[in-house]
Amino acid sequence: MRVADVTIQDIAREAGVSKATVSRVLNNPYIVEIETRTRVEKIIKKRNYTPSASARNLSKRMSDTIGFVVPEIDNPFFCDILRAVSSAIDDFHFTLICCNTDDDMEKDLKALVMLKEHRVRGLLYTPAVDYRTEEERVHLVKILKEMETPVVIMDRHINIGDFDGIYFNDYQGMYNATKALIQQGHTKIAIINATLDRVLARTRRDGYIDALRDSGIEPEERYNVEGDYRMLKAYELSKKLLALKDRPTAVITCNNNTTLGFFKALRERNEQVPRDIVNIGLDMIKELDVMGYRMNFIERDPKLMGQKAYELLSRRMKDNKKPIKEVILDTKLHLYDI
Amino acid sequence: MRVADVTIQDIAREAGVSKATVSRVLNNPYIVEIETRTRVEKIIKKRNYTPSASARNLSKRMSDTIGFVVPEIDNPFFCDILRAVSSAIDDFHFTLICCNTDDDMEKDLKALVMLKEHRVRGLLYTPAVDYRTEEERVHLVKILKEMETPVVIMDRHINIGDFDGIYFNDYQGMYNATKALIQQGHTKIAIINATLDRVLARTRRDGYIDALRDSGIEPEERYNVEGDYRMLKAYELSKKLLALKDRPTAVITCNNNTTLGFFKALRERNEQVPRDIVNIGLDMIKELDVMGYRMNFIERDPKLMGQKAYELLSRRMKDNKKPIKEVILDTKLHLYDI
DNA sequence: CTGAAAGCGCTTACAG
DNA sequence: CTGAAAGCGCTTACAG
Repeated sequence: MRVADVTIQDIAREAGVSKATVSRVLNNPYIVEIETRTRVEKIIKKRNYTPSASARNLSKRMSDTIGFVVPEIDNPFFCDILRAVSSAIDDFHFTLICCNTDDDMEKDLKALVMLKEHRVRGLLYTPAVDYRTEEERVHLVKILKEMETPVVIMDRHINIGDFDGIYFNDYQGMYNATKALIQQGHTKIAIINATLDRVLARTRRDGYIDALRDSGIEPEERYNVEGDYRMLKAYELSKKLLALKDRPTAVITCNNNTTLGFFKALRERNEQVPRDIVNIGLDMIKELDVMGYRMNFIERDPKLMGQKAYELLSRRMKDNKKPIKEVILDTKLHLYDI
Repeated sequence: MRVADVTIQDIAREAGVSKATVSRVLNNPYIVEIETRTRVEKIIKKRNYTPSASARNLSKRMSDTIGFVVPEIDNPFFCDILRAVSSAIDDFHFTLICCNTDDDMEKDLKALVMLKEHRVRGLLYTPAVDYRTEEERVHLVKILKEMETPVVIMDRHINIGDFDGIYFNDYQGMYNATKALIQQGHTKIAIINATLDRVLARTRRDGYIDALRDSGIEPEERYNVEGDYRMLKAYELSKKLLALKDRPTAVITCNNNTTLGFFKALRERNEQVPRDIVNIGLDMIKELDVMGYRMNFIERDPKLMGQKAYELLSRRMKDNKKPIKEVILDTKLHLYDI
């Protein structure tokens, strides 16, 4: 394939030293005599020698790659996480392998196997699905354990135990948002969520329901709708919700795309927030904020999540004995008009 | 490091065959006798053996990775490209190494060196900067050539020749947009661009200026402003532009973030498009579209770019002798109210 | 159809 | 401070 990769052997020969010495110049220059070292370095530069990562990794029994697995790489939420992780790995000290799983279990597992083949040094992982059956969970944990590498679970707490993780406090966010609406006199509050096979959907619903009950309001089934966190589905659900006879006066939307779907449905009816109905969305939508669209939202900071995720991973890479650590990031409620 | 990776040797021993046979079962199962094959396969499964990518790559003198280098991974434009590339690589057939360079030459070069170490099988590359000096260009081309791997340049045509590439027809897009404004009677048309050390800024300016001149309008210096394609800078430039005594009646904004910066400045003045001033932006802004904000824009389809980029790469991986191919994707003008 | 052996390009004890 | 040698975990002609 490659015509003429220059190898460590070539450099050694040309410099009149052994491969071991060239290797030392590369990895541990100060143990090599200055004169030898500079001679070798000059030849490395001249021949434009670039060591082979495969050979190095194989020989060191240690890879230089980190796996990054997310379900939706083109969602600004995950983009921002990716960006923060990229920045945290300064100078390409590690190599980032990026996998998109489309919320698909099969792709998720394939990605993990691929990363296992690469013997990744660490894994930043947002599970594509919840792995709810016992069999699925056992299988997943087995794969993760067998990777024998630090793992940090991001955003979706699927309760497989024994792994570091970083999450937002979605429960509290939803609880506070719902409470705030109630305090403003709303009693008919809807939630556009996702189906409850997703842990985040369950958590968010719990926060919502608990807040209602704590205020003596019994949650109503028809105000509790479940999509898939994508815009199209949220849009369709919103249309139905808005067409109810006894419709809600406030709607909580459970992620950025859901909020957009809701707004789209609203617009088609020539209605507006907060004039015709009140909304609190989960996640800021930067573009709308810039436009002066003062939406109410529960803020989660994905860049912070990316940064902290990498910190957790580093910590674990340094010391595998430390106790499991789960970081819960607070959300913040931004209210303009409810 | 790793406690007990099971290797091909372990499988071979347990199956009572040679490593070569296990290797064949893995790579070329049908040349192995059915009985042997199934026995080996069973043990592979039982021991959960996962071959080492480093060892495989080293031995095959061929990597299974593809490099992806972009300047701004958290810009929806590049996110969409990444997503499309991910999808095009079906089933993780290749492993995607992802690098963000922040429009920084140093990071760009470091990324390339890192990818060279990994002996990537192909490279999808949007240069961080233009590499304008002869010295820089020679250096860059040297690095790219020495990677000895198919390269597809994306989006930024920096004229280093000899590489496949995929670009949008930004010139035509700008030309058409400017012409459309002129046809509506606008003569004072501004452009918020980036500094001309960027090829895309030059291309876009050319389209704009040529359209003006073709209509007998002499471009005015003060209507031609240059930022960095980020929102903050665009916002500041927009404020100045809008405050001019003899200000333009139409403004072309040269990427998504620039458009947002312009809108922000406009909003602060309590002005609106198209009532107070007309705008045509480059790139759709999905969130605004959903909100029914009928902005005028020059559409570029980043998903298409990602998909085609990967097609070009595949083509080149299959046959290194084919002539250089540059694909220019058309843009499409969407006008609602100018 | 299968195995023994060489080789991929490195690193790292070990010995000097 | 340096080199010879073994080894990392695979693949692949070669021979049978």
